[in-house]
Amino acid sequence: MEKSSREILSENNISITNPRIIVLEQLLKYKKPISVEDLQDNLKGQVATSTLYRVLNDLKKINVISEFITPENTTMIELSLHEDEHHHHLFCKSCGDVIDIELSLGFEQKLSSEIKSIEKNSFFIIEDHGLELFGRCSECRDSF
Amino acid sequence: MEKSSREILSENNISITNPRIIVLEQLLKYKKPISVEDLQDNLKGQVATSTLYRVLNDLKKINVISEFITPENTTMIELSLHEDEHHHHLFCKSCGDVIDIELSLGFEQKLSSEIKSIEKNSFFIIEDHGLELFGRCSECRDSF
DNA sequence: TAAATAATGAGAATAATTCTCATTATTTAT
DNA sequence: ATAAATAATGAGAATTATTCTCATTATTTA
Repeated sequence: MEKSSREILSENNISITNPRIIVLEQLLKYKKPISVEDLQDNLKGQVATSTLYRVLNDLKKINVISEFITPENTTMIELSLHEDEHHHHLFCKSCGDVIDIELSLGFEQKLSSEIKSIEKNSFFIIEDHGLELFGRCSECRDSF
Repeated sequence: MEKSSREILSENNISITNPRIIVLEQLLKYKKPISVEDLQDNLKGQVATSTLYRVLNDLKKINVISEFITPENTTMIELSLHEDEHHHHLFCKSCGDVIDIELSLGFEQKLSSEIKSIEKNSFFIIEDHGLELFGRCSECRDSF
């Protein structure tokens, strides 16, 4: 069962305000990564631009959303409610669509050991990773 | 032996100008990814800002450089002279340093087959990929 | 070497994001 | 339930990175 946006806010001890609820509801409804621009359009008249950015920063701070940037330099927002939801992104070069993907368990394990050997050679401590895939979605692959 | 910046420009049939040579020399000297900001600082007084951006776009068009964005949203530039130089990036979360890394041949092969299975499930055609690693460099790991 | 073409520099324009500050909403303590 | 204290909002100004404009200068072509 989905958490309500009010619950999400109160669990994180930040005050429950209209703009925060509206933004969260929109993200809960959308269910996939969305650009700030599209968010803004969808919420036009409901949340001021400065407030939208502030709310996004607030939600980032409490790890309720995460942000990433597409190859076309568009800032994307997505919910990250479930801590265990490790995933990656697949980008369509034509239409800019982004979808979440998961790697097989076996492959993630192989990746972990590859990373361990990179740690040794680079003298970095590696804490996180992300695989980005670039291609064309089913819509765009034909018209190409 | 390294190609000279003049050679690079003439091979690509674009005119040989001072700003283009200066930017290329700087990148050839620097040898690792550099932020546009640092480039700008290093070339202060030699290349106008608007020209710098134009030159970078020109060099991107002929595939002599490539561009990517760090988690902190900094635009980075790097030479990509050797077509075969497939590599990935390792970011330091503390100081923002970026280094190039290569994956073992065996692992790149495993990655390719993982990608094939993702292609099937997602109905995307996948043309390219990049692995991003995030951590702390040898300098920063201690002071943490 | 002259004419044609292309690139440059300076600063204006644009876009995305952050900041300021007076007003309004939310929370806390009674 | 209410008043006082705290925090968030909205509007627009400020900031930053990047692109655009256009008159001048350099490069290439013939």
